[in-house]
Amino acid sequence: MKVEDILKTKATLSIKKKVLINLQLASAKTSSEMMSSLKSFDISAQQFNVLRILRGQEKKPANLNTIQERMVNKMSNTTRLIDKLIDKKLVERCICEENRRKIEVTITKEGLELLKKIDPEIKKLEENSTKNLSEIELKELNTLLEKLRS
Amino acid sequence: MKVEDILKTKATLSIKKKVLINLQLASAKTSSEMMSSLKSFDISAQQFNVLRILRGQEKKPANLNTIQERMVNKMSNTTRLIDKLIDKKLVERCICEENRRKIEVTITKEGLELLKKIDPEIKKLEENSTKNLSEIELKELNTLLEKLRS
DNA sequence: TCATTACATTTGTATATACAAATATTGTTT
DNA sequence: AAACAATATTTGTATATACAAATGTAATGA
Repeated sequence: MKVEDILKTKATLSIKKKVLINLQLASAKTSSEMMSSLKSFDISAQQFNVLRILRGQEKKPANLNTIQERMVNKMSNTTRLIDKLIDKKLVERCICEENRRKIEVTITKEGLELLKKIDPEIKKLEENSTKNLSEIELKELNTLLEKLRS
Repeated sequence: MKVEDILKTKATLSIKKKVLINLQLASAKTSSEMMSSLKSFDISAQQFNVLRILRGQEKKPANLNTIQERMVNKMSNTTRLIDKLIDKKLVERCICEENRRKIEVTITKEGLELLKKIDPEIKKLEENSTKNLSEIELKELNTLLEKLRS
């Protein structure tokens, strides 16, 4: 469906405007698919994102700053996000002894187990979200998106 | 900057995953540019979106359902969004006499004047957000994004 | 050492969003 | 007409997000 039909506008939109709107629409679609898929695991997309970052650390703890930097959708309040994950016993927090300003966050065994359960679902989701595009188209799209945000 | 460098991951990501992440990154970048530009007009992106929809109606009122359908980022609570715009005297609300369940929303003179002030800023923003892509690349990107969400 | 600055996180506040339940109005069926 | 379903909006609740101010800790210079 074309942007004009969604917005029900008679005006012809510039290609720049169309790209920016389509970007929002595509992003909203894929992220809401992600959200509804994660919902059955009782976890938000942001929380899932943090867990994956921590898994990538391989036992090494990460402090809040690092987590925030690496998040795809930088949210402005990592403290409260981590609080939620602690409530769910998916991560642990302790004060860094070398620099008591810093907080060290590590993923728990339960956190790793949850990720293991989620992984195949996410894989399915990724396949499904991109099913209309060929390998070549995906590469082309990736290049253009990188160019757009550079 | 490549996705891998942002996420600081050693693992090689599949092209599907990369596309989906880049989509989020690009969308977050452009929408946050939009937000910060609108901020000086004391209006949110969603509120701006509603005002544009109402302008497109050309005096004809729109009801809440219609507005919600046409919004780029469907938000789940149009009532409260309209409330904010009423507080700012940018739109007016009245009950539809033919069907008293419906609410008719129209943009005020102040609303139209604000849009007129914002328009050139948005134009500049659109130019800037897409400056790294040629006309051909924009068309290609638009096609791929439409395909992705179809 | 004391003041200043920088750094890292937390807290407060306002708004945004998702979702479910409640309310009000209209249309339909018996 | 009364009961019921359908439609349109509102309200409540929980969480998410943006941003500024506050707090606590460490490093630096006078």
